[in-house]
Amino acid sequence: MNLSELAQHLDLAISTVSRVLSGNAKKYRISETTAQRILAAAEEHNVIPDPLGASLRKGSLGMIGLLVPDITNPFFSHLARSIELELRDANIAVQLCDSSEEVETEARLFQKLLARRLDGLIIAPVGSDTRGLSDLIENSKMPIVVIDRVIPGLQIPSVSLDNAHAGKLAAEHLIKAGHRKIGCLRGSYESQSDQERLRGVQEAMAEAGLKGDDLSVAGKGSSRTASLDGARELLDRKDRPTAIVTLSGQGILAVLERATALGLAIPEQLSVIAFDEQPWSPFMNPPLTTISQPVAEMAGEAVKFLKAALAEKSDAPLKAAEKVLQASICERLSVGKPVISATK
Amino acid sequence: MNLSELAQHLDLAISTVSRVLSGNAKKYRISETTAQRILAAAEEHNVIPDPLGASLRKGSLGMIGLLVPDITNPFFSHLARSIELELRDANIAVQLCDSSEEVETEARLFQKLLARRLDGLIIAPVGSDTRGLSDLIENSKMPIVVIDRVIPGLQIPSVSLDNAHAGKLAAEHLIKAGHRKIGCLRGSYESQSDQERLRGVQEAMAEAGLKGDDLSVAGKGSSRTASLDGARELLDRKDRPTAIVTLSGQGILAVLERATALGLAIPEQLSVIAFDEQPWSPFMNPPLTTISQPVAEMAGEAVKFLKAALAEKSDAPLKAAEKVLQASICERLSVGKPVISATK
DNA sequence: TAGAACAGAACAATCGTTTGCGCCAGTGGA
DNA sequence: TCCACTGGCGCAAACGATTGTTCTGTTCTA
Repeated sequence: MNLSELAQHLDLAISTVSRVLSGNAKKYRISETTAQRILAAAEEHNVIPDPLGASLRKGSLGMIGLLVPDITNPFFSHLARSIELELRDANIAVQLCDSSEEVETEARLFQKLLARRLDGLIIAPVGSDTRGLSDLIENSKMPIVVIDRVIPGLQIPSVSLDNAHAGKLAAEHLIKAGHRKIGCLRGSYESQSDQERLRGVQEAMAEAGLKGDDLSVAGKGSSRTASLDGARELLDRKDRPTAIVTLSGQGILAVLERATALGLAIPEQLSVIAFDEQPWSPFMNPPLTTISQPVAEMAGEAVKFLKAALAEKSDAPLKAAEKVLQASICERLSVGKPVISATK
Repeated sequence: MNLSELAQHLDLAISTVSRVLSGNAKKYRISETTAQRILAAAEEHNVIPDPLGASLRKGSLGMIGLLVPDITNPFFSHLARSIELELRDANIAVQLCDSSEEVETEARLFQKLLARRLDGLIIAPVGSDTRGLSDLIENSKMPIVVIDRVIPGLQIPSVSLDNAHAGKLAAEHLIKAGHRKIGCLRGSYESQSDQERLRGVQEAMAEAGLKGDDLSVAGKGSSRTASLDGARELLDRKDRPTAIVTLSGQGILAVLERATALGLAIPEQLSVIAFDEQPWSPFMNPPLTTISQPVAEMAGEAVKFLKAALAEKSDAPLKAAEKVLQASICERLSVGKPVISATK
């Protein structure tokens, strides 16, 4: 049953019913008796104003899109939960899209989200090759918040991690433990955060007086097999690094798998640090030293930005705003002193 | 720019533009030239029909709701990803809702989803106390598929795991290894799947001739602290079980944490089996023996049911349909022979 | 050459709300 | 008595599409 039927049934105008049901009764000076009558009837017949009509009229859907590379990645699922929770109170729904870490899929989904004319969008971009995405974003008049990445040259709000600092944190910890040869396992080749983290590692090594060829980097994808290939590349050789940093996702699992296969003891023969901290990190074999991101805080900032953007006049130009958060290190048992060159 | 503006600009009727842009040009015998002209202009001015108008007219939103207890739980995030992926091809969007494993929140969200007049709903209910939910579902005329649970007495499609069988699988494995005293850590007290799994464990024990007091059960919640309390209840006593089955979620982490604190070696002094299989299960300390659910398959079946329900006439009664899938066991190193009663 | 048949496009109703404005009836003041 | 004011509500125009029906020309047939 819809408003007009209810109105007819009560012998009132639709407008009156609408005003009462949308909670604007007194604003429009509907008498208390009439209001109660409508409320009671609505309750009885289970009448809820169809948001579709309202959306059409108001030009706002009450829904935003959330585009993530992989909802299966705990970082993003935590993000999604926090975001949905926060927006719920503002009566804003969240449409979920998963780009499977594929740049083209991401672009396609972005278009779909645009076509749906959502009120806004929170996107955690897949890759660093943000040209395509950058164009799409610029040509869209939709409030957008970028999370987990900064897109250079784009005037939009973003909340991200200081990835270089995070990488540095990991490397400094290893260097302090005595490591000189460090390996890094990238996730997707295109991931900008991985690149930044890598840069942080390089900086730390440079500051410690280590040369470029003390660093080896591998990994061309975030799938299990790609990660395993990368792990193999790092570990299956004579001059293998004494410590590995896995820069994202579940790369750590590949490193552990390969190390197990090679019979390498951790941390005696190989030290590892993993991005990101997970509930099970303390229970891995060995308990993992990890770099931890403030996920909930990131979600909160993103929502704050988004709400601000939604409050703006829709034809106002996108505002730039940048929030950069810091990672921290969780020290456990997966880092030890390097072996005295057992391979020499 | 919308269809009517474009129509005006081209000096054509809105209807013609609409027919072309919705791909029904030839069905309505629009001439090739006109069609091309419209297509070109639409491209140039970036005109996409607003789905809102279309939805209003067609009475369908092209979107379903997905209501899960905890998107952070890998089981549900995998589910979400599979579902979103499959529905994407049918041009159906997914709205995500997370009930935080709270029955009241779940009910509230359910109402919200109903109010949004989505095309359908896939719900993985939180608890076994499905009375409230059951009423809500019955009174709604929305196509609904229940996943991960069967709601008794309700004529709607559901896809679930044979939880009793899964529990039996775990218990039989332990019994075969020689265990006589088994403990189970529940997640939420209300979780129906946990109860079923528990029933399976009991059955297996009964069949092996074990008595009721050989089984101890604990756990009143899925939060970390609740799980820890449960783990403590099971492990901090003289006659503690020689083996533990964690019936859901991340209970296994609590057991590991408590076992570590007590200095219990696994599997020498304590055997464990965990629901569910995870990517990191092989890399835990020790590698975990787990019960694995066919997540992707469950998602596929749910989507199949949902699509069927969407295709039905909307005023047709909900059809019952039930798909029950089987779990399997992944044997690793967390199960061993029981200690010869070190506590005797 | 009239009539049918058909291609091509316009008309207008419809989906369900929201909201600016106008109408009517009391009430109080002058 | 007349006017101004206000409380209470209805009217009707949006919002943006879809689609059954109708209208106008052609072209083909008899």
